[in-house]
Amino acid sequence: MVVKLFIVDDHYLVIEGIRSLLQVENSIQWLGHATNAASCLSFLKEHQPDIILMDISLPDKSGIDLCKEVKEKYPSVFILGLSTFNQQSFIEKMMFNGASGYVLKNATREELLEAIAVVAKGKIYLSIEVAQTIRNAPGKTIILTRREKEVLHLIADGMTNNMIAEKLFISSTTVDSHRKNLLAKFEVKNTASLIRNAVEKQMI
Amino acid sequence: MVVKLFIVDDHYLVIEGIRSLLQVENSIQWLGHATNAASCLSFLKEHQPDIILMDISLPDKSGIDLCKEVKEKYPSVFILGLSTFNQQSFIEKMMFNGASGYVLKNATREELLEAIAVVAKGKIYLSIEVAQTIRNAPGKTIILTRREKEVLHLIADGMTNNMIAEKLFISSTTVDSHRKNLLAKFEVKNTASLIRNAVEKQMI
DNA sequence: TGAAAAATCATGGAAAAAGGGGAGAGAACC
DNA sequence: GGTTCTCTCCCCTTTTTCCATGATTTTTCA
Repeated sequence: MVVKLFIVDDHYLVIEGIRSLLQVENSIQWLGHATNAASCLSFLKEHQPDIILMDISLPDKSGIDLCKEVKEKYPSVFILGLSTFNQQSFIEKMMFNGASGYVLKNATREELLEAIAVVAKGKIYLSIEVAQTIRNAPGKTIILTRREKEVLHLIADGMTNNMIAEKLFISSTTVDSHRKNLLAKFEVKNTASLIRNAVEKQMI
Repeated sequence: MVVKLFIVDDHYLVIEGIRSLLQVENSIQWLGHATNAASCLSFLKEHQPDIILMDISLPDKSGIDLCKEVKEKYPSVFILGLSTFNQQSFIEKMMFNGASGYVLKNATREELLEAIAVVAKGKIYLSIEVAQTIRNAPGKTIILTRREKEVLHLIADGMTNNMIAEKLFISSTTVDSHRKNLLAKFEVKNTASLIRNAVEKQMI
């Protein structure tokens, strides 16, 4: 069985690297590449890859969103996340949006081939490092409400409760409530920790 | 003239990509690669590349530090920074440490070849995007003192002035002074902005 | 060795955030 | 139709941060 492969990555060098690695594999058919989400979607209108290697950071939209969109439109395509970042939040979101696996860009040729083989069968592949990351990070995906996200962003922009209240046309005591909820959800005691956590979890 | 090239990058796919791209170039001789700083340094004890392509993020030490070390020991080697991140702080530090250029990993084959050619002549190469980034970011590299760095880290860890004072065996008013200096240096008005900026500038 | 930078400490007051508790209206979910 | 979630608002107290201003002692390094 030949696996039809497509790749979306805005890093030309990575595309070239993968292509060069896979060229000699008879079991893999290289369909082509895209360097952004838009051209990936337009490619899919006319072609049907078995597997898409998908980078997280794309210029027009995130690989996480693209993953969701592609899986909705073409549920039979398997998506293998590809990223420099071994970060719990990314991995979780990607898998949540229907990816079949996640491989780091420092993977070896063997790892990549194994990942493709596993995913092509419809199974899930996570490299050892990735699996460890998920295990170590006690799956705490912090879920914020719409208002909490807004307030969090404004706090990160350096605004005080009063300023935020004016901006959102609500009372400053309400802002304070949201702020307290944010501290509670992040399990921290002050703004410094809140912002630090939020930035590291890519929520800002 | 043939350029002897060596590459340090922990991303195997990128190494493979560059190798595949440069293979056909007669003017470039591929000396090999390293996936960490240590093996790069040991390679340099026995070989003399003309140009080193150097990633910023390496497992054992940062490319920024490695760049400095290599230029101190082997001043005649030209270093071309290579990174996913088009970030002012990285670029500045890399150039400050003696790099001859900085290329992003989404560079095309042509850009990469041009960069190598320019740098091989001893000139400086910055890709258009990189040059713009530096221009847009008004070259503000924030320089902190030893104590300020310490205090910044402890603030980011969620500690209050009193806690920091105890930890560092100094008065809490002193901590407050450092804190004020931090706010001034970062040109912000509160802790939220301070932490946000510091994290984004990779200072935490 | 002398100037500049850094680290230390202080006072007093204003502003903001944190901690604790309570409560009502409306939407959303079983 | 009741429960839970979200958003809204309020009270009070304590703690922490921010602002202004100033000063002394070390360190650094040219």
